[in-house]
Amino acid sequence: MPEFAENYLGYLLARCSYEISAPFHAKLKEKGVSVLAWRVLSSVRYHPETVNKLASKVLVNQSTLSKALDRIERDNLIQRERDPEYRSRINVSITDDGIQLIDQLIDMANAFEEHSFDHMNQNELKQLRSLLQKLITK
Amino acid sequence: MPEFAENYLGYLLARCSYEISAPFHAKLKEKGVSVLAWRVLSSVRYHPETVNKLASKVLVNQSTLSKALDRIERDNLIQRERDPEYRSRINVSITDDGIQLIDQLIDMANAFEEHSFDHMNQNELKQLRSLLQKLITK
DNA sequence: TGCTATTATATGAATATTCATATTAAGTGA
DNA sequence: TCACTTAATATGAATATTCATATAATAGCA
Repeated sequence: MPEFAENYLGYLLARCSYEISAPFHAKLKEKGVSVLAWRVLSSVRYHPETVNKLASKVLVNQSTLSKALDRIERDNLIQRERDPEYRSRINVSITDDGIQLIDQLIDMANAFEEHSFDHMNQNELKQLRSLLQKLITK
Repeated sequence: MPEFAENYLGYLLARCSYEISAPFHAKLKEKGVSVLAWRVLSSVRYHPETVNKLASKVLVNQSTLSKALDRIERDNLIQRERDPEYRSRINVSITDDGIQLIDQLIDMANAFEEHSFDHMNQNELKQLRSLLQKLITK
């Protein structure tokens, strides 16, 4: 462990996030799906989102997202259209192909979640969740 | 919150990691220091590391790190030399300029850590740390 | 209504990351 | 010692991200 690992909660969080997601991300890569596409598709699975809201949800800046959306749209997984009521906004919505794909990925993700935390008991997981929630609700 | 946020601990971790580190990372950017340089320098502050070990510590793949090391070395913050005993390894060590910089950054990081968790009590933080530790030690 | 400021998204150029593979060194068995 | 395999790092080409700014729509106000 590097020195900052021992001292900084920020690093510990980064490491946990990285390690917990690594197996699933590897699986995504096998399928040729980027992490960003996964996050975007799961975000718009049940309702459209504007670009800016989406960017904050998927944890990238707007510019990065716009270009990722170009690719995801090119693959026919989402579509973009102007919000009819507020025409400077773009609504990102999922296509039929997108639904097909994301539903598979969600099953995969559930399977991973099911076994990623086998070494933790239910109470610990509940605690962890609630501490993490508290961490970001200031 | 997108759907996967509510359901997946993986996303919750990613979000926490992102949000907790955001203010410090913004400060690093102001100073013209990349997150990767920050992690590398703090990792080698007190002892050299080989490239591969460093890669796993700083959470990037080896190829990404090698190129980042080129830049950090160009800025005279680290130096690379072959391990004399095992000559296919490269030891990355910090320079005087690197020490100068990282010691400032560590002070900054400590200042951030000090106030990033004001809304959590000591017991909660201790619990969180230990749960996170457990999460990655399987 | 016209001007200016603000909000939302897109885009060009610069920079960083990734993938596959090259290079260099070490270990192993004939 | 010679070939072969494995380990450690570097590198070229393709891809993705970032920064600054452009474009487009809306809001506010004279």
